[in-house]
Amino acid sequence: MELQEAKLKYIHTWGSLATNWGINKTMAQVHALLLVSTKPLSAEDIMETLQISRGNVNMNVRALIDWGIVQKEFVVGERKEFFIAIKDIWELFKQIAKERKKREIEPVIKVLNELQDIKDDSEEGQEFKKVLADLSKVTTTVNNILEKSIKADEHWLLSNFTRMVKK
Amino acid sequence: MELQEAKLKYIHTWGSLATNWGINKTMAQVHALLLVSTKPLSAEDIMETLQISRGNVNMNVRALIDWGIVQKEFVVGERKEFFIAIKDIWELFKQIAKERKKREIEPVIKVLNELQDIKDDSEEGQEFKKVLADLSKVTTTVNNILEKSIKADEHWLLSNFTRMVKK
DNA sequence: TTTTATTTTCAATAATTATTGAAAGTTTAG
DNA sequence: CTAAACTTTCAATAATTATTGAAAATAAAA
Repeated sequence: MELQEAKLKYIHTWGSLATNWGINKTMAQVHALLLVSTKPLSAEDIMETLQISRGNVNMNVRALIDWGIVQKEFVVGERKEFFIAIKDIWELFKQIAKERKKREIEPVIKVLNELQDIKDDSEEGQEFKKVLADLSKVTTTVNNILEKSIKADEHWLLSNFTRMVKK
Repeated sequence: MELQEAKLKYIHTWGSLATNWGINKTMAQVHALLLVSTKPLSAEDIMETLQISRGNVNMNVRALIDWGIVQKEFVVGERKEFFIAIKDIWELFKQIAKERKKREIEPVIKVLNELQDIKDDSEEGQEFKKVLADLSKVTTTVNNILEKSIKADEHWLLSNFTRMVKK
């Protein structure tokens, strides 16, 4: 396979996969493009390669910066902004874990806690509380694992997981 | 808080949280409803409680059955079908992990493998291959962890993770 | 300062995804 | 078998989400 062909295939496949798990297709493509680019890209570069509008580029680049996985880069002699993606995949993984924890897990824990204080000792009430408590337990465990992963360095975590997985 | 009020709050909050991470709101609500119900529910019951159409109930219940987290239940003296959700939250977690692994992780691994065989030894080619290899490594690790979780029993996994997290 | 380059915003529109509801299909009872 | 009870399908429609593009805002250059 040709290099450029492979890169484009990667970018487009990434986009369609993303839609399967609730991530905006274009956002995923912009990220993939920056990830495999050897140099910082301007809004124009992205518009051209992905055939999308300026507004769309702006929106999605901002979102990626919000996620902490893309940064602005200053290029000497150029007035406009350029962007680069974090290239360290371990950092990328941790950053995504951090954001998903914040956006997906923590709100769940918050709601479960709010619901805990029901004054109902009927059998039905007991059962409901049991479900909530069990949900809390699993969610908190997942949250702790993510928390630990975010703080760990690659070697520690990989060897830890690898050991666990091999047992 | 009243029990019924708490249940409804749980059902509706679950639905809105779900939309934040790419899951159909109604599907999440149907699941939440079945999860906190003390008895099997019919399509009518679900239609009434969630105020949605028969077709919608059918679609979403089928999807939940596909995910392996809801089952049909036969009720004596009744002709129509009833449904129950898996109440064991650990089983629920494993089932979701299993499906997400299949739907989200495995396709990524497949694509990354397909892209590996690029015949390009330029610096740019090397860099691209490095990115792909790193993505593969992290994805495979996540996949292995999910695989192990799915096969493990609750006690083994929780204590393992807890130990890891405490270190 | 004014002009020019560039980024941001956001109303209008397009594209996608979810929902309805009635017709077709299926199963069970009589 | 036929009728009644129930489930499934799917075209039409509604709701949601993404995208455009041009105007407004901002920043740098002249």
